[in-house]
Amino acid sequence: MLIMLNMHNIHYRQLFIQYSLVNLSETMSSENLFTEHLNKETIFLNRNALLPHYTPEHLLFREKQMENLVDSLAVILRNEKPSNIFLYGKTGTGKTAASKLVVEHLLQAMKSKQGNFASAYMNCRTYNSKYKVLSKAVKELFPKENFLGYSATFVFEKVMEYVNETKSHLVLVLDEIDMIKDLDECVYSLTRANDDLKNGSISILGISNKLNFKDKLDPRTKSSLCERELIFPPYNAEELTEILRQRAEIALKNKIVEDSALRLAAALAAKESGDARTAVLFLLKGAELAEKKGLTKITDKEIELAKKSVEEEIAFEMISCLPEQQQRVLKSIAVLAGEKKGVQSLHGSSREEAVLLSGEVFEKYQSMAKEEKVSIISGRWYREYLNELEMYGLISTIMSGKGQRGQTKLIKVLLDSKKILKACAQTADLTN
DNA sequence: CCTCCACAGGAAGCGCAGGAGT
DNA sequence: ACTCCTGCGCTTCCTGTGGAGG
Repeated sequence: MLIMLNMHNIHYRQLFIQYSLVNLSETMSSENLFTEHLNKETIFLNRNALLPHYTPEHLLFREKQMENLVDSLAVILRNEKPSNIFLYGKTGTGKTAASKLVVEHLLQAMKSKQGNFASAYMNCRTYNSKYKVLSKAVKELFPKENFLGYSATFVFEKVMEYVNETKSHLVLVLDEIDMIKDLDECVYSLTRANDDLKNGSISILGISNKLNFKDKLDPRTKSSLCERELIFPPYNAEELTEILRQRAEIALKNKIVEDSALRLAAALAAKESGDARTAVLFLLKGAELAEKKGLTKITDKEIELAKKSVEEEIAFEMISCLPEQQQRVLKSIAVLAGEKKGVQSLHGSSREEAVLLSGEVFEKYQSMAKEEKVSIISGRWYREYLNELEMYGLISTIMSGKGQRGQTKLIKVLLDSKKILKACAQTADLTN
């Protein structure tokens, strides 16, 4: 609440009286809570440029894809209907940024040409049905009116009416299009709509990071949705370095980040996924760490630390989303690993996390569940959970080799067992 | 070599919740 | 309001695997 308010326009004293029951007069007379931040020297020029939703004015290493997109949409300038386009690529490869940028440029071009062009961007994680997509579109077209609660047919007619009467070309940018439940139906009616339109057109720019999702579609949907396909490959380390350099120039004060640190952030991200978002996140976290410590340089060390904290955040997020029983399994692994580590360090051996046997973990899980008086999942399902935990990168498993009994899995925790326990405890607090 | 042990993971099926169709 | 369908989380049952031990 406090953050939302414009600090320049509000008298601090008033604000505190309004939001606090505590007598703050003493605090106020000595120092405002934000004083430190007001006078603080910052290393950022424009922190926004390092946030996930920032779209740079020039997208590096996507010239070919941009050109293709422009070519496909340029027919609108000649008052023709563009093909539907399907963009595919893993997360953080520039699909969304490229489409937003091209649409933005097209909007400007159409303005200068006095033509009518409309677009609606939506993430289908939220707008996950035909009705929701149409509602969003109609909201973009008639920002002042409210069509809440109208039937799907009515909303659809309204979109058609707008396109027809204003002779507009409407491009629907559907990000994460694979999330739409009735996609076949949705694509079919939007494509078919063009047959009934005398003027203007409706076309779809679909974005997805799952290539195989196309196989599940009706062949007709597939062919109309993928009239044109563009692939966004992951970035390599050099490309990511350049991207980071570009962002750093906008976001950070001159020369504050060391070149080796940039290259490290790029290399770490490239190794994992080739995801620009991750790389930029490493840089952002690194910068924040440096600022907190009052450093004048962002070095490799900050990037290393940033990576670690990002990973921990992700792990924490992941642990908190696990189903209750799976969390219990993970917890019992962590507990057991902790116990074993204690024994190992007594004998002066390695500080690494201990290797556990699948069977003993299951026993531990059972006894812990019994103590807490909660139901116990079967051994089969327990194994299924183990496999998932491995997939999430929380544990690693290998089949036992020599020295162990036959077919069994050897389990190793990949995170510090104490951190796992902490995360489990915190999510348990949240649910209670 | 055979059998047992301790587990892996596939197949089938069950109960339930929630959505779609009528 | 009601069925019907489907997907999910899970259990039960079963076959396969490979070292240990007789």
